[in-house]
Amino acid sequence: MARADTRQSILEIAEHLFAERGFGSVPLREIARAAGVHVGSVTYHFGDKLGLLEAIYTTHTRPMNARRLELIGEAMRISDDDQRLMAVLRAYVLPAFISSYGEAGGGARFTRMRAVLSAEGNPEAREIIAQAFDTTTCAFIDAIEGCLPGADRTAIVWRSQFLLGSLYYTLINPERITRLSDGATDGGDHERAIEELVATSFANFKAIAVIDAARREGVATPATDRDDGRGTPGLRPHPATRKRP
Amino acid sequence: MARADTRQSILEIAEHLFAERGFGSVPLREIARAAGVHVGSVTYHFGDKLGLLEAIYTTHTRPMNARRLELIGEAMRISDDDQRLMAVLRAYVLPAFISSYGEAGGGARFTRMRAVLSAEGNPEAREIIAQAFDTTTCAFIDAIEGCLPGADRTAIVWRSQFLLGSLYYTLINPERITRLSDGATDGGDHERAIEELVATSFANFKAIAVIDAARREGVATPATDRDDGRGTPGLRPHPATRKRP
DNA sequence: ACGCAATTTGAACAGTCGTGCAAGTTCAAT
DNA sequence: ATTGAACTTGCACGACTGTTCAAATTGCGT
Repeated sequence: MARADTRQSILEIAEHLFAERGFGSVPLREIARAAGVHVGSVTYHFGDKLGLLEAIYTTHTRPMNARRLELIGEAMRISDDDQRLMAVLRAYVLPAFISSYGEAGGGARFTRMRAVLSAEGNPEAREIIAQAFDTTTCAFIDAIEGCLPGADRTAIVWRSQFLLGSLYYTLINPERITRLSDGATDGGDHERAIEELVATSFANFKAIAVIDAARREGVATPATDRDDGRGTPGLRPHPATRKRP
Repeated sequence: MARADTRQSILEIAEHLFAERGFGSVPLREIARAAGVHVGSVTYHFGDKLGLLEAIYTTHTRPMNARRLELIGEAMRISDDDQRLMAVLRAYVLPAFISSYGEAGGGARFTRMRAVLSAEGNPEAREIIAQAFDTTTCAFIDAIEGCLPGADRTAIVWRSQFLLGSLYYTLINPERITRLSDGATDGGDHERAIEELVATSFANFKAIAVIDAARREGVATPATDRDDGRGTPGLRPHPATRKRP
C-alpha cells in the first residue's frame, strides 16, 4: 500500500468509525480493512487502540481550542452585554462544527466522536476525551457570566450542560430532526444547527434573570409527584420461543 | 439460585449495566455474574441478547408512555397558553426521570439507557429503542405548537431536539454539572434537573416568536466563516515507542 | 410420593477480539 | 550497489464473545 499516508488514512477512517459506532464496538481489524491496511500497521503506528484514539484526539483538539480562544478573544472586545453573549456562544458552538483542521465536516465528525464516546462510558477513553476540555469550558462559563450581571452561576452551569447536550445530540441523531419535520429541515445542516443552537442558548441564558427574579418572588413550582404503585407487568412472551433468523 | 426472581434480577442488572456502558460493551457473562445467575439462564429466558434488551424496553415503555399521555391530557385542559406550555413540557420531561414502574430512579436509569444506546449506533438496538417513540413525540410537538400560535414548526422541531439532547446528556454525564459548579449543584439531582429542563425549554419555545419576528425584519446573521488552511500538524511522538503498563 | 414441566447447570462450539513478533519488503542515503 | 532504518506482512497466541444443547436439578400439581 501507499507509504506515507497510511498513518493519515488510518486516523481518518478510525475517526469516521469511532464517530459512528463508538470505541469499543469498532474492531481494529475493521479499521485496517477500511483503510486498506494491515492490522499490524495500526499497532505499529499507534502502539495501542487507545493510542490511536489519543492520536485522533490530539490532532483535533489543538486547532479547535485555538480557534475557540481566538473567537472568544474577539467576542470579549464587544461592550454591549447581549451582543457579546451572542458572540461568546457562537465562539463556543462554531468550532465544534467547523474545524480549522482537515477536510470540511471534520470538526463536526470529531465532535460527534466525542459525544458518542462520552456516552459509551469507557473509563480509559473518557479520560482521553475529557483532557483539557473543562478548562476551555470554564473560560466560557466565566465569559457568559460576565454577560449576565447578577445571574446565578449554578443556573449558568446547568444551561451550559444543556447547550452541550443539544449540540451533541444534534450531531449524534440528526435524522430525527429530518424525520420529525417531515423533511422540511435537514438535521445534518450544520449552518442551520449552529444558528439554532446559538439562538436557543441565547434565549436560555437571557431567561435566567427572569427566572431568578420569579423565584425570588416566591412563585410556586409544582412538586414532582411520584407514583410507586407497581405498574401492570404486561404480557410476557413464552421464554425461549422467540427466535431470530 | 432463587427461582422466580432470576428473570427479574437479570432484567434489573442488565438495565443497570446497559445504561452505564452501552449494549455492545457489556458481555452476557458479566450480566449473569452480577445477577448471580448462569449464562445459559439469560439465553433461556430471553433467547437473545437483543431479546433481553427488548424485554427491558417493553417493561418500561408501556407505563412511561401511559404516564406521558395521562399528563399531557391533564395539560391540554389548561386554557392559558403559557401555563399549558409549561404543563406540556413537564409532561414530557417528568416521566423520563420518574417512572411509575419499579423502584425509585428506574425511570431515569431507563432513559439513560436509551440515551446511551442511541449514541452507540447499533442498528438493531436502535430499532428497538426507536419503537413507538416518535408517535408520542409527535403528539408533544403538536401540543407545543398549539401553545405557540404562529410559530414556525421546524423551529419547534429543532428545539424539541435540543430538549431531548439536554435531557439525555444530563443523565449521561451528571458529574460534569457537579464538577463545573464546584459542587454547588448536584448533577444527579433529578428534581432540580426536571425544574431546570422545564424552565429552560419554556424560555426556548417562547423565544421562537421573537426570533421569527426578528428574522422577518431582516436582522443579519453573521455568516459562518470557514478556514480551510491546514492547521499546524503538531508534534508527533515516535511510532511504537508509546507503551502501556 | 410421584411425575412432569420449568428451570438451572456445565461444557463446548465457532468466531472474533487486541496484541506481539519474526520475517519480509520498501526506500532513501551513502 | 549496499546498508540501515522505516514500514509492512503473515501468523499465532490467549482471552473473550454470543449461542447451543444435553444432562442435572428443582418445585409444583396431583
